[in-house]
Amino acid sequence: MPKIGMEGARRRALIAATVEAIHERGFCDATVADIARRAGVSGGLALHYFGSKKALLTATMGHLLIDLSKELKARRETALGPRARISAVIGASFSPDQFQAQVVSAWLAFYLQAQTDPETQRLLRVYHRRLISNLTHEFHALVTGGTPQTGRGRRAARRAAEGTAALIDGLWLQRALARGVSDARSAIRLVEDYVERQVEAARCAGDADADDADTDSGTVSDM
Amino acid sequence: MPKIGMEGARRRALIAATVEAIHERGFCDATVADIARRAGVSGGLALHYFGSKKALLTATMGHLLIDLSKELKARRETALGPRARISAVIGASFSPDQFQAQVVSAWLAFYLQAQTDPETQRLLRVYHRRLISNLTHEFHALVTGGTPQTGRGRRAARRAAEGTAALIDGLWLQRALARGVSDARSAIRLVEDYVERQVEAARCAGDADADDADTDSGTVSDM
DNA sequence: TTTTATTGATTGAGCATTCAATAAAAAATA
DNA sequence: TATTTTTTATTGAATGCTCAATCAATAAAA
Repeated sequence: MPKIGMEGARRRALIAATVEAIHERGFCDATVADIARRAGVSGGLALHYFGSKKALLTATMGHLLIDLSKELKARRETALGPRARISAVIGASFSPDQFQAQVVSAWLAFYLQAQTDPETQRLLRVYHRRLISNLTHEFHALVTGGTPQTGRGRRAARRAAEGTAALIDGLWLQRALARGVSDARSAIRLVEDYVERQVEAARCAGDADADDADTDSGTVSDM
Repeated sequence: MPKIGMEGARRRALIAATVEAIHERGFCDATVADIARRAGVSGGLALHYFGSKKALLTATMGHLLIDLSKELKARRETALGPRARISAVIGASFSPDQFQAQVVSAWLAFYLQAQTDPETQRLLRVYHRRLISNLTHEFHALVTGGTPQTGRGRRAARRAAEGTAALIDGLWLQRALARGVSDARSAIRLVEDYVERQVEAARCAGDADADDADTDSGTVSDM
């Protein structure tokens, strides 16, 4: 009983079903037929719209990225000042929509897939780099205030940004391990706490921070 | 051309090959035949020794846990005092043997499998709980020194422990994403830095730290 | 009657698992 | 020592199942 204009709805349902299937059956055992059943359609239709299983998985990952980016954008736009924008990142990461067992499972699966699939790797890397770049900028602005670019302290800001991002990722991983409801609030507090201490430390250090120039790379995830 | 007493060597080779295959082919595409080939034996032999593919994967995860535990134990035993024991945990996590792309991939795969396999979940959880428990103890000892149990500050120590563990996990995740050689040294510095600031903060706060008693759970990964 | 939506059967490949056969080493026996 | 028997190690072919992908058929809407 086909109605017209179903494509959009089907695509959305199939993507949601993919996330669900990955969480409940595991990434390897999530079959096209299973995903389609969860979306209330036949396996044939899933492949009709997406072309292949791989394409469906890629589309699902793209959707996760878009969802998170939207959440982030919305919160950043209402935030006043760099400190609030850092909190926006944290808040978005642990928002009810994102910090869900199903979503976390799917993210994990895609991190794993990125090990072997170059396209997945590229997408994740672009996102991660943008996030680090944003956070670095906010940290830097937070410490130097209205002062023009010091050029120094940029490294400290970058380290703070990487620490913040790593902390968020780590808390997501722990979420994947937690049986019951692992609290978003305490996760947020933990990261906010980290941010506070980083800012304090940077402010105390002032511009006399040329003491860790032993290694040139300095960053964890640079390329 | 069978030699006698091969079982041990074969088992070890097959487990190493499993890690390698997961990294290079992906968790889903790592077939028994492929793993066996990397270990230089036939697929039949792999199943002869391990019984099933699932059992081989479980054995591999067990081995990863044992390896990390050994490294940890060795470093803890030569460490003097709580602060050095915390560094031992950090050092072990980023030791050349552990902080390897292949090993990280395998860990990721097992975190994912833990979502659907209760036994895997149990093993990971036990390990994680022990780690948090150890770190909490060390942080607490570090702040209170020889002072008898204050009962207070335990929560702060636990939060510091969870933050440290999350930070380590997050840096592992970033490693999974990094193309080139992501530096262990800078990762270590990042975590050590975090530890230092946590200790400082706890010392400054002293025993007047009854200000965050709003939520009773407080922990991220408790069960 | 053309387009859009949808299904269910079919196909063909890939894979875990089984098993009978083989061959070297070790043990037992002559 | 020489020969047979048992044990251990190992393979490669055969089996049967699952699953992604294809496709012809169908049915509602335009």
